[in-house]
Amino acid sequence: MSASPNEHRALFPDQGHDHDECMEEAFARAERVCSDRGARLTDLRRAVLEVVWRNHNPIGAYEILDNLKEEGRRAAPMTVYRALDFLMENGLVHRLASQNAFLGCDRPEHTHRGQFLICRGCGVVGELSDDGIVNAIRDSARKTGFCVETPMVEVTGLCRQCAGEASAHTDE
Amino acid sequence: MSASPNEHRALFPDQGHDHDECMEEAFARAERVCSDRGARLTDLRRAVLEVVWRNHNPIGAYEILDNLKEEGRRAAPMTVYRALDFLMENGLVHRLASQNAFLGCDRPEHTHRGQFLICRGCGVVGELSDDGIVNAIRDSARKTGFCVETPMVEVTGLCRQCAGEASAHTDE
DNA sequence: TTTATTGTGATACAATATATCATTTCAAGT
DNA sequence: ACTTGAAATGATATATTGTATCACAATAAA
Repeated sequence: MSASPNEHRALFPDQGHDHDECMEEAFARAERVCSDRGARLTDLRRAVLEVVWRNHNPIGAYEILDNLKEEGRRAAPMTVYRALDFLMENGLVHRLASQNAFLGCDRPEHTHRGQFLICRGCGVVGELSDDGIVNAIRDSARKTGFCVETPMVEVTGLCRQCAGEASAHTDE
Repeated sequence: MSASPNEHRALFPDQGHDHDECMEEAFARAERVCSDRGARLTDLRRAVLEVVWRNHNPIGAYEILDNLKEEGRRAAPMTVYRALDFLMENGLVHRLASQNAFLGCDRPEHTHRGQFLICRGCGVVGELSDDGIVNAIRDSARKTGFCVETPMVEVTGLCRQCAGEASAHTDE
């Protein structure tokens, strides 16, 4: 047995990873979650989810729309937004407010927002689910009497690979 | 001497506070910061800043535009966005990505993003500047090799007053 | 099979933000 | 004061993102 399924989820997706496996797992989770909840993962919704999951970069609604059209589907913006709403309600997709864009989610089981690491080099986004961060926010907010409900954390910076390339340039 | 000037900044702005004082201080800071930097706080920019600072609720660019028009100014969206760009560059205003809206900033001196507490009851926003939160984010990100540059934290929930009213209802 | 619910197609529109070029204002130097 | 170059503003057009709404189709339940 290699790394546990939970372990790799804590890691930022690296360029060399087997993305076909990512997608397969994503769809397996999606099917399971929806059937558990009696939610209907229709053709259209599956198609949108597939587009979103093609990589680990967030994608805009209108870009998704273009992809659907290229596949020969007739579609209007509403079509996409409705599908995305469904996918978000079921935890299969997140929306990044800082980018007005959408991203597949690793763990649709428990519907809680993660914390997003957005690489400004390659555009890839990793998702954390760190109680330490959430607790730090809750504690700090509490001091002002504020009761936290949904903490949104979207961090830009450089992933390991992009940071490595950057420093490699400055080093030589 | 009552509470230090720095102390109240850590508190969520309460409904009863003297907002005239808030605005006066905000403008004093703005003038000082700009003159220190040789940045020109023009009429227009002052007008936009004034609109933004009328309360502690974030305000949209087009709402600002309407306010300017009501004051008899000729203005187009660009006008507002340019003024906002200037104000943001100089740390006088923040943009809340989760709301597409803008908010006056307490401490323009050091240009770093704070953490925002957005009350879904009254719409008021408080700004934290908590290293604990930032460190928690940095530490957690570092484990994936990610190097944090700009951590964006926007939290929705209920401020003390709104939470109090809510529980008062359920209590009686 | 009928009926109620849910999902989709299609059109129009609202809200937010940017590109670009022309004109004005301002400050610095002469 | 005059010139000049840079910065700021005016003005128009357009891009991008997101909703409202009505008609119709598919599905599930009765």
